[in-house]
Formats: sequence, C-alpha cells, structure tokens
Amino acid sequence: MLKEESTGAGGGGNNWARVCDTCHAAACTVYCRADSAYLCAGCDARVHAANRVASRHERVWVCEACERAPAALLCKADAASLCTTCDAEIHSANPLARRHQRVPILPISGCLYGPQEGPADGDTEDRFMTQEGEETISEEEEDEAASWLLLNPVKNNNNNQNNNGFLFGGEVDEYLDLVDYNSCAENQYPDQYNQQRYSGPPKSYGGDSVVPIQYGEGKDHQQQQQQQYHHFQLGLEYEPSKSAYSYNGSISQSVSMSSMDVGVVPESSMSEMSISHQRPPKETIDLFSSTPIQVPSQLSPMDREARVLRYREKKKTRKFEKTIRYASRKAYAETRPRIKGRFAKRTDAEVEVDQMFSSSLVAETGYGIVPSF
DNA sequence: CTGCCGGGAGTAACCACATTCTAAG
DNA sequence: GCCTTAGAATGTGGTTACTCCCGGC
Repeated sequence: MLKEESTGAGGGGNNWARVCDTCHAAACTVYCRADSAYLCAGCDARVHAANRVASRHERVWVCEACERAPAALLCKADAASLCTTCDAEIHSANPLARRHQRVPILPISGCLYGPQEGPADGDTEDRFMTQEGEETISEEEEDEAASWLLLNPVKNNNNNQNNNGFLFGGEVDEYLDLVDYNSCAENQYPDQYNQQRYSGPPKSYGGDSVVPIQYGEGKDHQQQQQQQYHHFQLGLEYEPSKSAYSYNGSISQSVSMSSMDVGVVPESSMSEMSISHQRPPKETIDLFSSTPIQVPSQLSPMDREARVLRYREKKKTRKFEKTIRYASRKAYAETRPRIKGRFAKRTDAEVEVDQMFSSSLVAETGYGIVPSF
C-alpha cells in the first residue's frame, strides 16, 4: 500500500533514503566529507578500509529521519542523528521534544563496521530497505501507519482496557496524538505555558525543580520558539474553525501523563476527537461505516508521505521511558514511607524529624531546600 | 482441533502529601 | 491592578492485582 504510494508520489523519485553513491543500490548510512559521497555501510567499509588515508576520512551519519542529508546533531533523548532540517522539524513538534538535549555530531573516522555479514535484519527493517535497496514496509508497519493516516476513533477508550483486541486507537495513536494538542495548548497559552514550565530558574522556595532542560541556547531559543509557533500556526490554517484548542479532561490528562516523546497527529483526528466523547456504544462502532471518517484517499500523496515519514521517525526514535518533570516530587516520593508500595501516612515522629531537619536547614541557609537530582 | 491450566509479560490502580494552579475576595 | 487566601489539581514511586498471551498437555 504505502510502497506504491511512496514511489508514485515522488514523481518517479525515491523520496526516502538516498541511495549509496557507490553501489547505487543500498541506502546510504554515512556521508563522507572528503569524498562528498553518500555511502552505504558495505561500501563505506570497503572504501574506507582500503588504505590508511581513506580510513581517516571523516564521515558523519546520515540523518536517521530523512536519510538524505548528513546528520548535524545528535539527540541524546532519542539517540538519533538528525540533520538540521529534521532536527528543527522534529524538536519543534512539541514542548517535550523541544527539551531534548542535542549535541553537534562529531565526525567519525576509521573503520565503522566490523566484518561484513550482510545487512542485519533489524537494520534492514529499521531502514525499510531490502537488500535490493527497495523500500518495503511490513504489514504491521502498514497497519500502524494506516492508523496514522486514518483517525483513531477509539482513542478515548481509556476506561475500556479491552478494545476487543482491536488496537486501532491503542498505543500508537495514544502516543501519536499528543503533539498537536501540545502544540495547541502551547499556541493558545504560549506565554503562560512556557514561562511556567520551560523557562526561568527554579523558584527559590525550593519546591519543584523542573528537570534540567537543554535548549538551543540563549536568545536563539526564544527565536526558535517563535518560529515554532509560526510553523504551528501555518499548520493549523488547515482547519481554523475547529474547536480543537479547547480540549480538557482526559486529553490534558493524557498530555500530563505522557511524558514520553510524542508524535504528530493527523489533522483529521483533531476534529474527530471532539466528537469521540459522543461515540455510540462499542458494539455499534463501525470504523468504516457512516461515521464521518476522513479516509486516506482524501490526503494528498505529499501529505501522506510526510505523515508516514513522521510516523517512521517517531516510531524509530520514540522512547517509553518515564520522564521526571519535577525532581523534587520524585525525591519526596522516594523518601515517603510506603506500605505495600502505597504511600503511607507519616508517623508523628517522622513528621517531627522532618520538621527539625527543615527548620535547621532554614536556619542555616535561609531556604527550605528540597533535595533534587 | 478444542479446551484447560500454568507461567510470564504488561499495565492500571492505589496510596500520601508537597507543590502548583485557579478563583474569589 | 495587586495581594491574600482557600480549595482543587497535579505529580511522584513501589507494590499489587488483574488481564492477556502463549505453550504444553
């Protein structure tokens, strides 16, 4: 499904991975500055292992998102090498992504690869390439990507764990759906949102200290944000009349709970989210019946490709690790007494000890400092 | 082939409370 | 507009209970 469209939409060109300049078959994985050439793993190993001079050629990984440009930044959170364009695009998607720490990629030299054993399955799969260099997408990925392109009519099914085994609105969509909301919230309350959560030093009362944030540094950050808002607004011009900004309740809960990285939700789902609360009983749901589902065919090929690409990238880089937003709360939670894992009430003695510690600390420092990590 | 059982994996819920947010005065 | 106050909301981690899946019989 996607293969045909991805090949057909690009006007005959391959919009995904750049092919190796040497073998013209496999997807390139590194860019050699000295040779100004994009090379696949095999050709890189072969070319740069040929002699000592060649082995000293500085190469950089190709962007893992577009796979078409040399990576310029390494996102530590995603463990992904990204070109400047993709970096800007991905990390402007939402406030959480913006917090990812990125460092300039250092050139690599020497032999990058061990003995060539042919492309590993995982790598092949990861890059959606076959050994012949053709794009392939597994059925599972097709399904997931399709869930991107479709909407997720059962995404608000939080209270119903059992989706009848049908995960159409399950993990993937939950994961994917948040960014636009984040962007919406950010767009709606840009100043408040950012001032409260993402800027400024921790307050002196020693309360919640937000986990350190790495920005693009200095004044660029503000400029960056403004640019991001601008980009977002451009994106929203698609459906300006939708009440997509006024979500609350379970949606905002999802946002706060989902500290993992998030992806981009198809525009169509934004409008659907507002009616999802009124969805009929489960047994009457028919995804492809009379409900006003925006089918993929309504998307332009370019939109489709863009979404699939974003989906791929986010799937590749997503992490399910919990992100601690408030280190002080973590500290409190860790020191809090528990009974069978549940927080337990502190005894009077413990409270007294705490008060003694806190009062002595205040006397010494003038501040009630909460340990933070 | 079907049904039952046990083990493993995954996940929601629960708890207390300091901190933050919001609205009202 | 600014300050204060009260109440609601939020977030935090370890354990438990529950569901689901899979393999063996």
